[in-house]
Parts: sequence; C-alpha cells; structure tokens
Amino acid sequence: MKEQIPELDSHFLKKGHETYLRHISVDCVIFGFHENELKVLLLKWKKGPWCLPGGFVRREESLQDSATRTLQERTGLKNIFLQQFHAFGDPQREKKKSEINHDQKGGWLQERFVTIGYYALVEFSYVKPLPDALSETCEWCDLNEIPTLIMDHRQILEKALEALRLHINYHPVGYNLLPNRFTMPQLQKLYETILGKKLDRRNFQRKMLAYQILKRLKERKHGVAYKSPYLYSFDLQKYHTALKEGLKGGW
Amino acid sequence: MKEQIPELDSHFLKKGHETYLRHISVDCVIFGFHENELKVLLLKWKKGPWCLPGGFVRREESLQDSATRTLQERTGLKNIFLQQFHAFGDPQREKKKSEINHDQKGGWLQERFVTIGYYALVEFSYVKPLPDALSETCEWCDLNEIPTLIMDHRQILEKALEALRLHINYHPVGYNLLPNRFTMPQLQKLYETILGKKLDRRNFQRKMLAYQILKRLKERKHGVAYKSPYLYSFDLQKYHTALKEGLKGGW
DNA sequence: TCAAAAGTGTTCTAACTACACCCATGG
DNA sequence: CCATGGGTGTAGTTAGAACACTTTTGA
Repeated sequence: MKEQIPELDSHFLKKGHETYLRHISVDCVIFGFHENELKVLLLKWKKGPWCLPGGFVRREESLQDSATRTLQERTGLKNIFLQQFHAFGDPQREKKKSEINHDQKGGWLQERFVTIGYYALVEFSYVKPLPDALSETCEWCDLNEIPTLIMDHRQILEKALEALRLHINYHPVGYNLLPNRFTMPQLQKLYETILGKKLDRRNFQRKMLAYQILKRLKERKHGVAYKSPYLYSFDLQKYHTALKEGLKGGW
Repeated sequence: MKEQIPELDSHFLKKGHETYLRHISVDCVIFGFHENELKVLLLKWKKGPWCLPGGFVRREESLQDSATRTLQERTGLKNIFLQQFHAFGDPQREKKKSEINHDQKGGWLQERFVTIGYYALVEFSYVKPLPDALSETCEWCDLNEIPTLIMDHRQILEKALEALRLHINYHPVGYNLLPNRFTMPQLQKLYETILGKKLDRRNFQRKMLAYQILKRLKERKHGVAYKSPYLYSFDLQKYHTALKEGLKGGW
C-alpha cells in the first residue's frame, strides 16, 4: 500500500518508470513459524501505525506477480507459497487512511482502493525483513500480540487466517513454514497454532504418516533435552501431488 | 462488463450521473436449477459472443453491492445468495476483447480490468432474464452445453463451480435454488448435478435429515407418476445457523 | 535416578458405504 | 397387475477419538 509517493496521472499511477493500475492494490499476510509460535510480518510506518505489507499492481503484471514482488521486496525470498483468499472493496475501508496521510500532498492515497488479499507461508529463518521507504521497521509479530493496524488490515489478517485454516483441511502445510528437516512434535505444534487448538499427539502422528508425504530420516535430533525425536523431511513429489489433489478429512 | 458505453474521464469512468472505478469489474456466475439440470445465466451480445453478466463498481458502492446490482438488473431478484470466490487479474485476460470491440470508438474496453468473481444461487422459476442494452438475449444455459465465452469467462465459470463444490461440503445449499416446497429426490438431484456424481438415495436422505435443516410437510406431491414423495421445506432458522456455522463431513 | 518428552498400540465409537425389502401410484 | 420410483432398515467397514505403557535423555 505504500513506498515512495507516486504521482497522479490520468487513470494510471506513475512512479519512476513504472505504471500502476489505479484503485487496485495487493496486501500480503505473511505467515512464519518460530519458537512454536505463528508470526505475521508487519510494517510500521514512520508516522506511527502498523500495516500489512502491500503494493500496487503494475500495468503488465498479474495480481499474483504483484504479490510475489511485494513478498520479495519485504522478505528477500523468491518461490514463496502464495494463495489469494479474498478481495476487499468496501468504500469505507480507507476511512481511517486520512489519519495517516492528512499531511501528504497528493489525494491519491485518499482515493478508494480495492485490495486483493494474499497469504504467504514462508520459512522464518530464511527471511530478512526489509522495511520499505516509508517504514521505520518491518518485523515479525506474534499472532497473539497484533498491534492496532490501519484501515481494515486487521480484518484482512483474520480472513487470511480463516482461509489458511480451511486450506489445511484439504492440503498439506508445512513445507513452506518449516526447515528442511524437522520433528513430528514441531509439525504438530505448527498445526496446533494454525488451528488454535490442541491435537492428540498419537492421532496426529498416525494421520500425518498416513498421508505418506513424510520421509523419516535415519538421524534423530540430538543435543535436545529428553528423548531424541526422529527427524523428518517432506517427500516433495508426494507433497506436491497432495497440494494439487487435496487430502481427505479435516482437523 | 458492459451496457451503455461510458465515457473516458481521468481516472474514473462516467456514465450518465454515475461514476465508476477504473480497472475494476464484477462478474457474476448465476446458477439456477431447472428440470433436474444446473443452469447458468448468460448474455449474448449483439456482436455475437456470449459472456457472463457483469458490471462496474460505482464510486460509493461495495463489491458485494455492485454484484447485487448486476444480479437485480439481469434477474429482477433482490435478496440473492451471493458469494465472492476469486479475483481475476491476468494482464492478458482481455486479449480477446479486441475481437469484439475493435469497432468501438473508446479505448476504455481495451483497458485492463481486474474482475471480482461472484457466484449466485437463484430460484429458476422466479427469474425473468433481462438482456442489457448491448445484448441480444439473456438466457439460461445448461452446464453441459456452455457456448464459447469471451475472454476468460469460461475459466471464471469453472472456478465458480469449483468454489460451489467446496462450499457445499460445509454449508447447506438448496434454499436459494429450489422452490419453497420440494421433494427429497429433487434435492438429491440438485446435489448430484452440482457435484457431478451420483449419490446413494438412502444415504443421502439420512445424511440430509441428520442436518436437521428440513421440515417434512404433511402433504405429499400428487399427480406425479408412481409413488408420491413427501414434500419438504427448509427450517429457515436452522438453515441460516448452518450457513454461518457450517456443517460437518463431505460428499 | 527421575522428570519430561517421544515412540508405539488398542479399544471404542461414530460416520460412511453398500445393499434389500416393501409400498404406492398411474398406465 | 406391474413397472417405476419412493420410503425405510441393517450389516460391514473405516476413520477418528480416547487413552496407557514403555523408552530415551540430560540434568
């Protein structure tokens, strides 16, 4: 939703050499998993408020590409798992925008925007959060400690989580959120935090193994307190098949 | 996506007294059920091709309201079940548009549009299809006999059906597609056509009754060949609860 | 040596699948 | 009176929920 201030010009927005579509933006809810907590990557503007990373759509790029670009600019990552989940177009949604931009010269930010929401799943440790030009910081926030967000970004975040919870019923999740090698308890914690509820350890393992998307490695995780757990990695081929064709059952 | 030709003006489209957002449209996939077949309401332009009914978004209206307005203009119905399912924003999606509009003066239709897809469920018999100013006809097409559609409308239709099939796993469907009073075999046929597969008569009935959203009426349907089936109607209160809270299990 | 975490197996239940019989109706 | 479709019941199977014991580890 921000960065340098583009200039107003007819029905396209221009910034430098790039031309952007008017009235359309893309916002990304970037989920990461760290220390057994689900995190979201947020930006804090210099003026104070927090917001979701987002951007405008270039004249020649698809919505998905636009989200990918935003993702890359904020996290440095390519090849990210991205999923469109909803379009937000309430004419009142920028109501609060004026609080923030009343001192900016252009009226362009006051204009109405329809924003397309994407959520992304990224591996926490690979991300180096990069603030944009208008932002003070770009950092991970725990899902239980989300600060006040501008406009309807809180609702967008909620809707993204809802979409992810639905998605997890039909598709495998984890490859994009966990390191290459991980333990079953880690995977379970991930599911538990996404779903917001406790799952039975034994039933979880049985069900997960039944999907046949995991490979148990020969090594165990050492140096940890108590009994050393097995390490697993995803069988990528089967994982992607399951991504496309879906899984049975719900949690 | 059409109607009278709006004039070009700065970054908004103006038609008469109304102002519309640029680059954004709404397209509706309107499902109806008739003679045991799932139908979709399509428009045929005077120039030849078929398309989904759609429209532009007014400056002060929400996406949902815009879709509702389109629906009302084509079907005469208010209070329609509407569900947003996807935003389509491929920059190549209007590629074929020129085939249709090469003789139109304005460049506005050549411009790129991001369209927000909604699907609607309506009761067939209540609908009086109304063509718009640019259209020759507005009529119901069987899902198995969809003509060639402009641009990416075919994909939009497919995606709508996919979304409906997903939706039906969690929510009751039928109130908006069937007459007030209907029989169990009718309801089953509806599910079968939406899902594209046969269901067991007895298991269907048991499962459906277990949802407790149906009321069996005292009358049976008379004048039909063979054994007269019971009539049912939806228990609206429970139906709407189930719509919000969802149902368990899948088909 | 012991507390905490991890590996494994069994039982119970509920839901889905598959199937068979009887009844009502109109031709 | 019979062909067709509609109403109902039952047995078998499977997936999920609940639950207990044993093993490993570092402190």
